[in-house]
Amino acid sequence: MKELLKQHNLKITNNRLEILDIIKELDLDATIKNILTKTKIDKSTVYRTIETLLKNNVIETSINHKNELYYQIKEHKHYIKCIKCHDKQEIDICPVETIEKNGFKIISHKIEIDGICNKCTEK
Amino acid sequence: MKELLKQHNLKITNNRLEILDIIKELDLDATIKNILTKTKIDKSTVYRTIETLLKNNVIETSINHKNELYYQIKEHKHYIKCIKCHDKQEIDICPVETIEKNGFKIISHKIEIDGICNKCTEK
DNA sequence: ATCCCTGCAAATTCTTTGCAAGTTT
DNA sequence: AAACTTGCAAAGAATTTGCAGGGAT
Repeated sequence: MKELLKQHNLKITNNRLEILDIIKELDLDATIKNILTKTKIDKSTVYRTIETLLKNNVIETSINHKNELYYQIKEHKHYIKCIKCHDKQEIDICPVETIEKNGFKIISHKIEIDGICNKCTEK
Repeated sequence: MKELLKQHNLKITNNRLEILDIIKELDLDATIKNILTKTKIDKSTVYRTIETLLKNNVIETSINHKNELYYQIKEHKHYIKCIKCHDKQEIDICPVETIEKNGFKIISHKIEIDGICNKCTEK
């Protein structure tokens, strides 16, 4: 996590490290509400930290199956997510290169797939 | 729009029709803030209507380039969006069928690509 | 006629802000 | 030492709720 902050020229503080850890741990449930519950850091600091991390592209926003906005550490990976067990599996292909057309410059992209994994189907 | 409500077994009311029209018209800018600005319908009604439309899968949430949550009418299409002129072009391919693995049952999926279109690049 | 929808006003919850003190580089 | 970060308290916004009346089927 320290590396992550260094890479983005951000000062390393305990609060930032803690918030990043919480986001990683909460995973699909890393909504602002849940993050605030998980820590004793002052809420104004939490809000300001998240804004800083967003602006510096350390984290990004996403939407979970309950239509809630949540945060995740930014990385170029795509997942399929099980809405029952909340398990996440990485997808090893990225179809985006195929999609470019008419000189459109791609700046960011995200693929979100929700469903039910085979374990939950069996139950 | 009436059809859309009927299909989901929702009562047809002027408020619902108006809110759906606004969401369609605002497109990428259909945040709750902007929707509230565009109408004289009471805000509590707007919130309750959106919740109903979400629960009944008439609309869904998405995130725009400013990390704001917005609503859109649900349909199976994918777009590339220009972050400068806000133009939206439909992508005619859907790579999702390719991605299934391990008996994972896909329930919903969304592909989001942001970038700069050729018109804005030329300027 | 029934059940759901709506506006209003008030309560509650969430988010932002200014400032002084504390940290990081 | 300079520039940024933090907690606190208070202000400001956004969202939810109860209720009585109105509307859709």
